[in-house]
Amino acid sequence: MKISEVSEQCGISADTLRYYERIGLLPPVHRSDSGIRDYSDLDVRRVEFVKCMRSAGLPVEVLIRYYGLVQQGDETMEDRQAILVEQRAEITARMEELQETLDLLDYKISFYDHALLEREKELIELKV
Amino acid sequence: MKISEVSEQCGISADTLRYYERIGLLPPVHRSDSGIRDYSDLDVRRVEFVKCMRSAGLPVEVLIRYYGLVQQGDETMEDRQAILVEQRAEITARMEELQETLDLLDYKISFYDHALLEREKELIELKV
DNA sequence: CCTTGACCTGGAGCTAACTCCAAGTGTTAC
DNA sequence: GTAACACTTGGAGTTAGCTCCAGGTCAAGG
Repeated sequence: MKISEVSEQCGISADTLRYYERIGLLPPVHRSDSGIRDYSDLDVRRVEFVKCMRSAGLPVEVLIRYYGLVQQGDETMEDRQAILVEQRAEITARMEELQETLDLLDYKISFYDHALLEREKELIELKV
Repeated sequence: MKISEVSEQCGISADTLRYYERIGLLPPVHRSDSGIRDYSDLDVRRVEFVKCMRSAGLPVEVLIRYYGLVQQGDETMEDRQAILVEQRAEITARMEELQETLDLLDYKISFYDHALLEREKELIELKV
């Protein structure tokens, strides 16, 4: 699978895919004789996982660390799980933060609903 | 209220408070004769609102636009509400994204639970 | 009076994560 | 064969949002 296809399928720019490889977030992808990248299914699945994690804001650096451990074999499973558990906690904390902001926004929005209604009433009275 | 007190109370660095004022996210704060900032209660409430919105990732630029409208008076209430409604939507979208990642993480974590259990079993069998 | 410490300013520097570019090579369609 | 296009590289540039710094002023305590 060529880089443009992976890019298309995963919704990640080719530049970003190459960038990920450069910094070690993706492994060195297999190349054709002329040096063109040929992504395996496994590569693509990894890209998709990375995409999901990045969409939630997991730092690139954490993902690199995670895949570093994967590479080291089964003895690192506990460490890997610990990373995921920690990141899970980050996400739930983040969601709580978002929920607080959501609540405040809802409060403000309803305030505007009310104020706008009052304004309308006034306008109607002026007409009558 | 001095900048250090506001900083302490709101959990925002003095540098950031000055930065917010510079870019117009906070209004020019009243100063003492010698030029030292003296935040009013209203200022502090605004800082707290900004802090909450920023914690959910609302762009500074949007907040500046919002307060620009506030300044223009009551005729801008609908526009202001529209901004809040739009940002609310951004937040719920963001939460859904986080939820998806959370689900995937939970799946992965449970996979590790399983794999680690298997490993333990093997180790016990080796001993017996 | 002198020192200490909080405050001020404008501007530079930093971080993460891309994103873009120029210049070169290879491939494909006609 | 040649035009158009995809791919390559290393490196520079971009963005948001701070964060830090040097150099200066000012107020209060001893």
